[in-house]
Amino acid sequence: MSNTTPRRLDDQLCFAFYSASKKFNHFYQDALKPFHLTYPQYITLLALWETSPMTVRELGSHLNLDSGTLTPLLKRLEKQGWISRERSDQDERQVNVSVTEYAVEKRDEVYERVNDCINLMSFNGVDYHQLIDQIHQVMSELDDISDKDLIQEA
Amino acid sequence: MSNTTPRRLDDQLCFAFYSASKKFNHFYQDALKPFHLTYPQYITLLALWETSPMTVRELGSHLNLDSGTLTPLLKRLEKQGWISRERSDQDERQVNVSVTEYAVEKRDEVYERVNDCINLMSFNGVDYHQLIDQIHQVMSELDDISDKDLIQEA
DNA sequence: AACAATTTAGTTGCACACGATTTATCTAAT
DNA sequence: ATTAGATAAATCGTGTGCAACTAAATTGTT
Repeated sequence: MSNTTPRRLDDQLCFAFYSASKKFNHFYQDALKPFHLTYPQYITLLALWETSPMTVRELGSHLNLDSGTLTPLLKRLEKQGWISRERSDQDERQVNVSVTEYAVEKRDEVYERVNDCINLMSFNGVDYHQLIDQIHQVMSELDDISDKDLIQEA
Repeated sequence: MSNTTPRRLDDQLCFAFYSASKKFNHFYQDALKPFHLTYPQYITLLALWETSPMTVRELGSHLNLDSGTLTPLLKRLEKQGWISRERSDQDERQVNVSVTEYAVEKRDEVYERVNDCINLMSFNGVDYHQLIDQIHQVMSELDDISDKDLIQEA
């Protein structure tokens, strides 16, 4: 017997992630306004502040973004002076992305601003680590599903 | 003393929501492929299957989307035969959005497909209701923050 | 009645996000 | 050495998402 009742709860979970992601995005947009950075630009810089240089491919595997998204985003970051891009000498297919001196100098200022804003939250009644773990668990199950047959049939 | 260490965990929480939302989006994209529906189009139909007609404004307040996003989305749904749009007689500013006969007929089929795909997940070790509650709690705190001064200063 | 303020959709512009394709480069097998 | 296959980034097309603005209609106040 097939169940044609809408799985509200599951839809709610997806919708909760969808809504929370948008809210966080908006929150970071405000927090980062002094630096004219969007959230995707910010996490790109976060990754590069940890490891620089990285190829577009490496960056993309950290952030789960492909070159179709990253290339224009990186061009904007470059134009604003945060990063530089140059073809690798060893392998001319690759482009090495590095943080600039300017980005290195601004790093702590950006960190502080984000910290100040996030510290406005109390996470009342939220077990932070457990929440992250459960999100990771859900993501891991979503990854497993994408290999299955049902989801493959167009 | 200001803390200039990056709040990795906080970044991880936002990044977790960001990544999970994208993964769910991809999951629904696959599940809904037979109907040529995107996830935002799907939740729009979900809302309308519950209550139809609704004005663009009402729909937007349910989905947290403004007319800049909804108008083109609704035009696509209309072109594909899922919904119809017509100006209200009582108030010509408003546009009433309704599901079509086609959408009503297809509803159970869509529900079943989504259910079948979601049932592939086990939610192992995930306390579903607690997870939802905690996400709502985080969202509620984000809403509170947006009223505060710090976040306002451009 | 007249008109200022408000409300509703629509429009525009910009920035993702991603599938699909293209171009250039590199690698491997002969 | 040559060339088929693989790989990296860029490009293109479509669909959100949202801020800012516009146009039209309604409401409230006098």
